[in-house]
Amino acid sequence: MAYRRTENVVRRLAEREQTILDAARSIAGEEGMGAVQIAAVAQRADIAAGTVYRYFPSKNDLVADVIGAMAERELAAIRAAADAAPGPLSALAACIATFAARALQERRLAWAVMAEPVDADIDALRLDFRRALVAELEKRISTAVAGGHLPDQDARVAAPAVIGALLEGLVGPLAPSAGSAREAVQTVTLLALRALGVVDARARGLVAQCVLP
Amino acid sequence: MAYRRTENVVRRLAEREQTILDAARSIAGEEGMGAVQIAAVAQRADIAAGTVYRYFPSKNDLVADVIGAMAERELAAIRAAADAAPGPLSALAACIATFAARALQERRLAWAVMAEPVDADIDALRLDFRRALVAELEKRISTAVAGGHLPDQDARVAAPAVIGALLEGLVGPLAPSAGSAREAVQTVTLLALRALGVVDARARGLVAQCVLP
DNA sequence: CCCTCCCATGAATCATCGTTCACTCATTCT
DNA sequence: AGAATGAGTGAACGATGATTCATGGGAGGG
Repeated sequence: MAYRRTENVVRRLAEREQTILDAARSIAGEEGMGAVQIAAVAQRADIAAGTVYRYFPSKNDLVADVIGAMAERELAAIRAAADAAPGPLSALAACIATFAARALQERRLAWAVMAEPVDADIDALRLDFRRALVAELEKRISTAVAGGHLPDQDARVAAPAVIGALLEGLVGPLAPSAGSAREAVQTVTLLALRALGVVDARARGLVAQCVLP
Repeated sequence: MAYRRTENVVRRLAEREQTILDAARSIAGEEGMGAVQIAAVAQRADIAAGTVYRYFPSKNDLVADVIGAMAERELAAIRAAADAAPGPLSALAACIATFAARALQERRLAWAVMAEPVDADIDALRLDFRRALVAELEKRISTAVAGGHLPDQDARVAAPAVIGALLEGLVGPLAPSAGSAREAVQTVTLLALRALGVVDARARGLVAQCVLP
């Protein structure tokens, strides 16, 4: 009879897979995507390099899983925050502030996953993540425009521009690292809302109402 | 008597160095930074790989020169446009629109030089370029704020955020490629000015006044 | 015209990583 | 207990790409 996986073994395998994923993610968050190398991941996970390949067919698959998991988490958080808001403009503000706050919380990782050098295959996957983010934002912008809460504009340009502003203003290498996180998030959120055509005073009000972690 | 470089030889050497730089730049502009490899550059310049090393001590030095030259050109163009403007707000608008227009004109190259995967050593140089850009913008923003033309804000955050918005909205992989360049530039410039706190109507006026190439 | 210098060449070398595989060892089944 | 299975290992391999170097050839000096 064929060898059958014990309860115990199944759990151990799953744990190890998670350990490998965690190792990859923590390296990305500490030293950037470039440092996510099989040897390094294996070392951090306390296993041999070859073992990684018993869990992931290739390095790209491993990195893809890291990015995919993060994408899922972030998108869910953003959607939840937006859906809980009372109106289209509040939803937009919540969307932006949530993304900003969460990105800032894991600053290095956010940058690594969203904007750092990677192999072309991985880049495609990362693009999917960004595309999904942009699509989410675009939807909220279009809704607000349709409802007359924002001046008429091309959401196809505005959405990626806002994402760019948030990333560069908060987590990019040129963003100031000092200062309160809360304040930084409010600053860029305000900036983004104004960019979309919300007048200063109203934008400040929306930002103040946002529930920030 | 010792060998002495003839007029003619000196010129030929200078020309060849320029040819190599041009080859590197054109490859970066067509296929991205990753495609800038010694072999490829040499082939495009119609010389042997080893010859490149008679002109540049390393690949990084070559790439650094490409980036440095571009940085110098772009900064000069932006400064000129801003200095020619009548007031602080016009200068800001000119700054932004000029950067946007020039980046869009050489879209792929701009992305390659400002945001694409490179070796860590190069990344430092690229950061210098971005830092200079941000500093320029920051200066203009601060001036406008001091003059009461913009609401009080942290230019240290706003400046990189604006650069990010321009890059992502115009030349990033998610920016829509179709449509008139002029219109795209105006759209993101408007977005950026509003982000800084210029009210919609006034921002539209400023954008309309900008001299676009 | 001949002798030096350099410049140019491109095959060979070196370094870096992802990936493989022959082998060891723990676990499962009879 | 003994055989069978499959997880774990890590040195070796292969691909890619930067850098070097022994050698050939053309230009400057006498």
